[in-house]
Amino acid sequence: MIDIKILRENHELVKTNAARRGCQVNVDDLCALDQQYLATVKEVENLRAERNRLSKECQTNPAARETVKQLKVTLAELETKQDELKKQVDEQLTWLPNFLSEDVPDGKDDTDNQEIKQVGGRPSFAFAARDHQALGDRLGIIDTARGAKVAQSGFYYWVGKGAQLTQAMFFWAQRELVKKGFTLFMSPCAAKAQTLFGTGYLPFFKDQTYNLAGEDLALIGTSEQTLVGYHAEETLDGASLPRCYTSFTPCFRTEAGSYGKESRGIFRVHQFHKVEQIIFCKPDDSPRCHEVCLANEEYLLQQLGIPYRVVNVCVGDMGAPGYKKYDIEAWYPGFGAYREVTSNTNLTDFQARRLNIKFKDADGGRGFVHTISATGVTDRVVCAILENYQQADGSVVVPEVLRPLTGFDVIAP
RNA sequence: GGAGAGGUGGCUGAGUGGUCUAAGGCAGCGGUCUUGAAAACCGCCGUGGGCUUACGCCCACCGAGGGUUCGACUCCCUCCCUCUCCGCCA
Repeated sequence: MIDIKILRENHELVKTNAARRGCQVNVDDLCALDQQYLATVKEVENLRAERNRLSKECQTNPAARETVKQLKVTLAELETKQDELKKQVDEQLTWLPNFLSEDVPDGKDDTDNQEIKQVGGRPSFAFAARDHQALGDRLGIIDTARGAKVAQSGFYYWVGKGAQLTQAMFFWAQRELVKKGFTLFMSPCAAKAQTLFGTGYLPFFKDQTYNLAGEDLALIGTSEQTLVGYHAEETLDGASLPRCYTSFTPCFRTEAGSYGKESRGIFRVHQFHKVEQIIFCKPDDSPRCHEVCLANEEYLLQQLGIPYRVVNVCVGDMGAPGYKKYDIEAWYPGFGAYREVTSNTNLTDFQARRLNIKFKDADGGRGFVHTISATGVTDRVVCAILENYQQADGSVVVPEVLRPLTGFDVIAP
């Protein structure tokens, strides 16, 4: 949610931004509607003031009661009108995208993202590299067939040493983030509509949500929803910022409409797992915190020995709540391509406004916090490990940092 | 799932249908006193919105939403949440 005051004071700015982000809301109409709303608010409040004044008078002058009764009829009509206008304004306001950082590149989709850097040497194999699906099949550590049998296509099992490797990586990543000052959470894996709305997943990604029948609950698409929602309706002590939170949860997405895209292997699935980074910070600190999260993502991949590149995500590839976003794409020798493994978004005050998360300083300074939402690692990183650490016979070497946790150095057929 | 109790400001805790944004206490902030500190005393001490050059004025908010009333923290209804006891249970 953007600040409606900006709409009132500088609606050209809002209009230009909405157009650039392909937003359908008619900003001019919205402004006119808002002006109408404000005018009604004034009328209503004046009438209320009159009503309150007369009500007090009733104690000494019972005749005023009749006047108030009549006044209340008019007031009720206006209040209905005000509510109706407010609803209409809010409905459109919720669809307005966040503002953009100046350095966000133009573009339609991920092919227009701007490469910032490449890090790590790509492995060269004296044999034809397999992709993670082929490796997983051969090693018996990824079972998509039984995932489909038990749940549905798009669900899968990590099996045996694959599961051990995966859990080792997730545990290790959480531990590294805790070392870097993050507080570890175990979070609910369901959240109510208000929480999804507040984090910007509703209404923008309604199609992606698994709703629980008969409940105001949905399976989380990411623990960003529950970690950011954690502080909804709260005012945080400014001195306690930035607050860095992490958690490990499954993430559920319907992936409606994305069949066929990146469908080989377990790249695009209905349930994956993620170690998340969330930061709540003061407004002027969010660009720095955004970089901190990127540095953490890079650190994790470097420690794991995965080559990657960082891209500055273009307008068309960024969700409406985002102000600036970095993706990291890992190198997948089996696919012969860089593919997205992490994403890191500065949401500025977009979520904080919707969830009403503020900060207050000792000197009285106050405002909405900024939030950063970034990946730590996901199952896709394990896929990258499989592809980058494969050997001629289809076995996979375990990255050194994970060996103390797996208890083995290699996964062999 | 069954039975009961309760939701008031940062915390605690009062509140007869009107003078209640709401006593008192604690914490916090400022001051007096003091070499300094403590204590004591004095004052300040909610959020959001609208209007105003400004002093300031107005509106809303006592879990949420309705209702009764000229007027609701107070009465009525619905819902949510918390706590206690019982049952079941990873």
